[in-house]
Amino acid sequence: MKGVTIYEVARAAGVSPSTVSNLLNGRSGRMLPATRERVEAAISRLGYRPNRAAQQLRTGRIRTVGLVVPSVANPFWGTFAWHLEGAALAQGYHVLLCNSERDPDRERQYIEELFDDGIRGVVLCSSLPSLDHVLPLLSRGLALVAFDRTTQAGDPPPLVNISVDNVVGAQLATQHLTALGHRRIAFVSGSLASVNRAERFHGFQTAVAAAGLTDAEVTVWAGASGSQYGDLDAADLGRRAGLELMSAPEPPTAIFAINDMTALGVYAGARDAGFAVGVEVSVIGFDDIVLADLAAPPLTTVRQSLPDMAAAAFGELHSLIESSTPRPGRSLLIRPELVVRESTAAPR
Amino acid sequence: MKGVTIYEVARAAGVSPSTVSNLLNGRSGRMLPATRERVEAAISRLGYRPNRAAQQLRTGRIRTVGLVVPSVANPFWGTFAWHLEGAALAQGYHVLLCNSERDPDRERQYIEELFDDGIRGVVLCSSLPSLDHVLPLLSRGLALVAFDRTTQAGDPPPLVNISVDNVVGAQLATQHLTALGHRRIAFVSGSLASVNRAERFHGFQTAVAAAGLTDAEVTVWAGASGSQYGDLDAADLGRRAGLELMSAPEPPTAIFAINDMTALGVYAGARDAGFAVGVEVSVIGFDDIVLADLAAPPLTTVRQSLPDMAAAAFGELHSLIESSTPRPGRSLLIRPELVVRESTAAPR
DNA sequence: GTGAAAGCGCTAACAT
DNA sequence: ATGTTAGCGCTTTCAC
Repeated sequence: MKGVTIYEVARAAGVSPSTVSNLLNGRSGRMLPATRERVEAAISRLGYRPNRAAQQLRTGRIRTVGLVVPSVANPFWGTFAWHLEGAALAQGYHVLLCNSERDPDRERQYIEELFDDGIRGVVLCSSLPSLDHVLPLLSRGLALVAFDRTTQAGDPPPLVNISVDNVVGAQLATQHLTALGHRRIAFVSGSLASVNRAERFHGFQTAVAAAGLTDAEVTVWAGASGSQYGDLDAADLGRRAGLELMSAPEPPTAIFAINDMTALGVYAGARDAGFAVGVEVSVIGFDDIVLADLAAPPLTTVRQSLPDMAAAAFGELHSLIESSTPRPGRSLLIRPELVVRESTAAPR
Repeated sequence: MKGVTIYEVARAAGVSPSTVSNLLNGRSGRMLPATRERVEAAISRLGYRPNRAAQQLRTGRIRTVGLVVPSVANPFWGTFAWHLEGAALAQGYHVLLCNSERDPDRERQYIEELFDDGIRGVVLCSSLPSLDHVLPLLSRGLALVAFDRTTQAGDPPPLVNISVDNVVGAQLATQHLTALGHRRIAFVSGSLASVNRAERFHGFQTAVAAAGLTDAEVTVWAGASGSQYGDLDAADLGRRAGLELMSAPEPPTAIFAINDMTALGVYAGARDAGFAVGVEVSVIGFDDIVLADLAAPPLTTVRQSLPDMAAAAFGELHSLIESSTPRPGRSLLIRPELVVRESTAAPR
């Protein structure tokens, strides 16, 4: 029930604890090969494994990082978490998972608790405009990589932001629609209060203006005002939007959904209203989750490369943790890619 | 950069460290109200937060549990992880996330590392028939709840297993199909080597036999033998199965897929072969993931109540950790529920 | 009611 | 080349 300590190993090998510790910490050059072998033999014979709590208490280091996502129940975040965990594992790091439900209080509380746990590196997936709620921890030595969010003017200087280029992505999507000949276009989203959603909306607006569409031709469906939609409700919300939009006297011929889950909901809503997606109404999403290709019809969308982004996120965090010298903040914008499938076509 | 210690609080409050510790550990009854107030004031004034590593080293306790899932990128496991994290949080526990990719070596290695971290409670989502690879840790005091897997004869005695009742679920699904009048039925799965898949197959077989179907009427598509399918490939696999099955001279009129992701893949494969799902071929899944209801047509499936199962998993683990007295092992089988949607209909 | 002190397991000066 | 030792921050007996 109790673990083997370094002292027992030392005694079994006939050396001092420091020699064992030296070996364990890559300083085996300091001892005779024979000594080294004796210690190694003792370690494996006794099945010794270092106590991480003791190591952490002593050195202050811990090979665990925190990951705060809105909800892993959302396949997008699940996939991101999966890639991030893989990247962390490759460097011998573990990942502590936290679901914020996009609640700033919960975000802050979680990060504080991670800090209490001794964790000094966190990937925060938050699209909240302000990061003030985690500022105190930053000055206490927390390395933070913000994901899915571009740098804001009010951000603390040392912050690293990683995000897809939302503006370009939304423009790509919108241009695809206008190039197909669509003029009655709807934009569907929950609250636009998050940074990336605002950016996607901005990209949509510039592209729509560039195509010369009038305000009367463009509809913005941005959720029941005041209500709070979680990530899980994205599909429900899309469904409601799809139904409402397509039930109007002059329904849009194309719908740009803020993300794929919402787009899949729009599918259902449009069907509820009696419209065939990809034929009578075009739908485009954002993210390219696994299910986009499986949907009927396969969803045209804007792909974020999650493997690349997760690798970048952990890489930045890792170098932030390892190098003690403070670096200036930086913003990494990954270019998205339009993936044309069968949910978009020219209007009839 | 450095944290406030209990000594600084003690000095600021004019008391000894033990008094501060007593207060922190719910023994405030031992001191005068005035003392207590002074200490509390000092704590909040200094912003003191206990060092968890030191607490853990001293007490051996840690409020973190491990979660090993095949892959959080799979929405089913993502949703489970989400519910489990919520249940853990409600008791003040954190969750360390590990993706095993269904690799026994990786499972074992992860659990050993969790043990090194001081973690003494793990929810292991593994359908591997044998748990021998984690047996040594069990005798060293690890509390283990195995999820998605029923008790096997060779299991170590103290083990707690939680699973949906796969046999009943598969029978429910199959009976639904035969009651509709289907006789040419296919069963689609990757390798049948996991416990729960074997059970679902068993349920399918008994139901099929009870309905009086002949071997000639039943097709079993169980993946390319020898090949290893990960969770992410479930949809791809279903797609291949759907295409192959529906391209045969006498295609089945109904397909039972081992899980919803596979069923969604079957949708795509059947469409590739030119068949309309829900009309020309019925498809039924297992799990009831969020997307089941969103698919076109909405997927008829067997629902596992993930909220209930996650709550049960953490509850069992929690009581296993808290109570030092060993309990006998137990197996908890949660009854699934048939959810009839539009992907199944009478054969034409 | 409060405090002194030992020690959890480990690391890294600093001796030798 | 190897050993001695002083803590890291906390909890908890045991004294007072």
